[in-house]
Amino acid sequence: MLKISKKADYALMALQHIASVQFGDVTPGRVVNTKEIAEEYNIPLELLAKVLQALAKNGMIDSHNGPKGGYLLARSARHITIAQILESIEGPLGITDCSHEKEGEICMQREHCNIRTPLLKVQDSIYQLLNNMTLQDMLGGTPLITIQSAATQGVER
Amino acid sequence: MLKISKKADYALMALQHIASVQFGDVTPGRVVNTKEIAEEYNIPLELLAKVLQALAKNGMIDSHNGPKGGYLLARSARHITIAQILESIEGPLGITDCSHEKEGEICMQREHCNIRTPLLKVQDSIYQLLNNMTLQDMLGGTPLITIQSAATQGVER
DNA sequence: TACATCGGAGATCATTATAGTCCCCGATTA
DNA sequence: TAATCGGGGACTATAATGATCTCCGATGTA
Repeated sequence: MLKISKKADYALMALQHIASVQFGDVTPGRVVNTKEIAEEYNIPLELLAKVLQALAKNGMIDSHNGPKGGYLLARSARHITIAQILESIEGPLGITDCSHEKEGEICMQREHCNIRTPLLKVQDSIYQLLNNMTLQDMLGGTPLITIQSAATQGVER
Repeated sequence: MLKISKKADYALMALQHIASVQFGDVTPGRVVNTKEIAEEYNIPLELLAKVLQALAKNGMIDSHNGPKGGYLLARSARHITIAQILESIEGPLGITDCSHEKEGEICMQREHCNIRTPLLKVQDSIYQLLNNMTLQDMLGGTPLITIQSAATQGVER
């Protein structure tokens, strides 16, 4: 349950790769193209292309056309949160259907629904968790500590 | 993203209803049948039946056959966690495909996967969140406080 | 003991979401 | 000016979900 899509997985892998290249010691600032990532991680090229396009549209990365083109992080890895990445691919977080009801949509259970409020609180907590962990946290060697502090911060807000 | 299924929604509504009847002031201890819940919350009867059967199989509720039959909580509402309920319906929590890899299943990205470890930490945090909130917490009037403490506890473990 | 009422369970179907593919375009740069 | 890149639309296959139908066995009660 609560599984994220393959596309979201690919997005995280790709961003992690781009970040590690861009801020690594070997070739800092190098532009990374789709093919390189697809081959490195065994991701279908054209599917990854869609994912990266979505990330670019949502301002996570900047794209560069033409030969030697590719992608760069749009901002520092510490200012890109996991929540932002996932939402770029899968849309807004919503553990229930009624999280984002549009005009005209009516929940059949709404009249006597007894779980809406508590579920929205759970959703908030999960969001804080994801929004307080950044791409930077996925790069380093102490992910556990980082996540723990993130979770705590999320709750204390 | 991270949406739970309608079935899981129904399960939460049904258990909340059963708990409130069983421990309420009006008819404490009364057995609740499927039809009653389905009509109260506009849930398709036969789908709800499946959900309740699954909950019974997983030890969340006890079933009673025959006329005047129905369901009762198998234990107190404070010992039934949201995680247990959701897992009864949707299976184990796993935000990534590789969370529960069985023999013979191989992740194509495993060899160079750079996100597995941090994602499993995120998953743990979410699990703690869900496992520290109980059905009891969904009944009362202070769900926010309960969830917050749950999140904090989950992290501190 | 007959019967209406309940849950248990399997098969089936429609709809939607996901994963992946194919093709063509425009931008860029060597 | 040609090869290399991203942008984007259409498309297909497969799986998951939501829902329905049918039949069975258990059980309380008239």
